[in-house]
Amino acid sequence: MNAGLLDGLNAEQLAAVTLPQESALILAGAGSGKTRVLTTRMAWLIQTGRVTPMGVLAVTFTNKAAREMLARLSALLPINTRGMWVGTFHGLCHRLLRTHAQEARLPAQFQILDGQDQLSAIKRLMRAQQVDETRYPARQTQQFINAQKEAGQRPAQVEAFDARTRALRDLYVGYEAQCQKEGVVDFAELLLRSVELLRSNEVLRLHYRARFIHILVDEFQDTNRLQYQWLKLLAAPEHAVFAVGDDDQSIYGFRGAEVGNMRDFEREFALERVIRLEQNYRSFGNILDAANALIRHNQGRLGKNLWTRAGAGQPVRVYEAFNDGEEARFVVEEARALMAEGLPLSQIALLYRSNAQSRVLEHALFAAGIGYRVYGGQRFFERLEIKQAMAYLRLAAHGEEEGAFLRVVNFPPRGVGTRSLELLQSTAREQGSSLYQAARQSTLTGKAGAGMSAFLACIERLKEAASALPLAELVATLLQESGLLAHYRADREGADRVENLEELVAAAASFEHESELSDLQAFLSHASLESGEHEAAPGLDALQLMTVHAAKGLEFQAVFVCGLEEGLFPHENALTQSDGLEEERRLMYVAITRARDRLYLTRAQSRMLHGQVRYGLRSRFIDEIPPALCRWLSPSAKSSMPRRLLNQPTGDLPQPAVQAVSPAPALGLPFFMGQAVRHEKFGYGVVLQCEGGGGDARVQVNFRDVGVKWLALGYARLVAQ
DNA sequence: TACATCTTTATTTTT
DNA sequence: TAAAGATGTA
Repeated sequence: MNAGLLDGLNAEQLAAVTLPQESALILAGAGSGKTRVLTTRMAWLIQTGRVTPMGVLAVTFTNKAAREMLARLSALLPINTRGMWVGTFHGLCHRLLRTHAQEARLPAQFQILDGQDQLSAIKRLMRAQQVDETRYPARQTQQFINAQKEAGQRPAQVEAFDARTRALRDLYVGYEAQCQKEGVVDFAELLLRSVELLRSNEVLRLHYRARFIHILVDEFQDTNRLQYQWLKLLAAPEHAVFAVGDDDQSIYGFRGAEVGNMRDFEREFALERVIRLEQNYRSFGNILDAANALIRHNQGRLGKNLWTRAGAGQPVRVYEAFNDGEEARFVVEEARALMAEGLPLSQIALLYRSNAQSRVLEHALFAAGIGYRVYGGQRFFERLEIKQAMAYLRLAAHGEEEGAFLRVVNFPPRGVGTRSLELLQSTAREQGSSLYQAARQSTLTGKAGAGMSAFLACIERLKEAASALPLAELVATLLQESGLLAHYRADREGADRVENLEELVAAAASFEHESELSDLQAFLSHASLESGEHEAAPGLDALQLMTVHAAKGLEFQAVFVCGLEEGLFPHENALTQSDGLEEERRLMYVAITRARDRLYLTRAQSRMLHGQVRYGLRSRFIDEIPPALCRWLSPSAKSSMPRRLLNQPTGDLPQPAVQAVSPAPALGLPFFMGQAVRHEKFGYGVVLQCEGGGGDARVQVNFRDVGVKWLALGYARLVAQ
């Protein structure tokens, strides 16, 4: 009976899926069938009667991963997955807090602030408290508060030894009070509140502990401290936590992810086994060997080596372009060749470290008439017009939320100016009431202006509509009543926004409500927790452009990793951060392991960065890949060849697209900008600038190991490479 | 209040 | 370079 379920699993996968009831860590390498193991494990537990669907808790980081897990589970088993606790950390915490709002000291209709909402709430607070925003930028305050929450700390626990930290802590205090007053909760608060609720409320804790016999965690390496605490609270000692992760793919340290949770988990849950999934079903051998060799340069790994039955496949192609434009041209030509071989465009990915790099690539693709799609950027529920519409909805549902009120009280413009708002805010503060209440009072006493009265009347009508109409009709009504639709229709450049607003009605119509909540409340939460897809329009065959971060979890037949230069990838900012370089290397590891058949690594000797030409050294990551796995396609530029490869035959190279042109030496100096040089003490570097001539000529050199230095040519023994 | 001009700054980002 | 934020002008 199990044969179908367990069919085709390899020995390690099988061992993981059928583990006895004990906590375990599954070290799942890239492309090792991680999701399959996770879903099959869940199905197997249920099918063999070890747990009921309601006794399972499965947690992921993204809505997409949660949806995929549910979809695959329903495909494996004929069960109703509705009501199962499968979701993101935030989604599940939200569910917990809705169910126990009172115990968590939250109003029943609490609203969720996304990152944008949180930032504007903090700006509003700082203005009210007259904090100098040049000394304390709102962004930093936001980061501070989130970091504290993610460390599980309330203001009282924050140690402040200096004035700055004290000021930030005070803002944290004020921010908490403001949120509590308005009945809003930010992302980090969803988690922290849940942790505090479970910690302080023993009845609840025991209830959930009795229920969740099996807890499964996806992408465990990305958990932060708070998420790990949450797991520990929900996991009864006798129950099993099945954590799947890959320390080598931990690339979110910068936002609080703690790879250390893996080691802690191993220790604190007294794990008997760590299962390694090392057989890779995605890439050919050369690509895996490149990834393995690269990641071996990191210290303190849990250790893992990917292998495949697929054979070596193609060599890794390396190309050093003269500049960024030429790098893009190379990518375009190769992409064309791959297309000619019959590869669909959607199977080719262009990966880069930072978004700014997409511009040159896009330009070249556009000029070549190749369809492409750039990932990232603004998402549906983050768009201004959608935010505005949602603000009306939030006011209809809730009313006390100042952020929503301020966002649309004068939008579309109805003559509510700064003065009347300031007046309103001070009365509200005096009375300790919300802006909405204060505004209502001002209409009763006849003090409100026409615009304000119209606004309030609109909200009143929406409140009525909210209880009388189905969701989609409510949204349609709101668009009319508020004047949003009319406003954007009148705008010559508002066509896109009108389209989006209409799509919001469609989204509301297709939104399927969750059991106990009203449609409206559920829709509001949905909009905050799932800000909309970043995915391609299906059926559109386009080349895929994205950052390496965005590519995590995806795979493509051909992958180009562009901009492999010191300073860019690894990024210069990362070098000063602890664990920064290793995280960059993991990022490179993720990039490499996205490729199935073909991997290209490209780099430009110079590129335009911040409006200036920059000469970068070849990324150390290229050098960390064994030359035997690579084929160099670069034009003859000698200085750009790897030193150890200079005498190696290059095989049947295609003709280079563009010949590299050496810039003429300037001012009769023996060195020119962009030239690779070597210094006895400082090592390898690239010439950035030349100055003077004759006896007191100086050159500025960017050394790989010691950074930028000025050298007087009269003294320094600099050798051209 | 809206628009123009200037200054500043420049990773990665889900929920 | 180019976008966002800040400041100044009609």
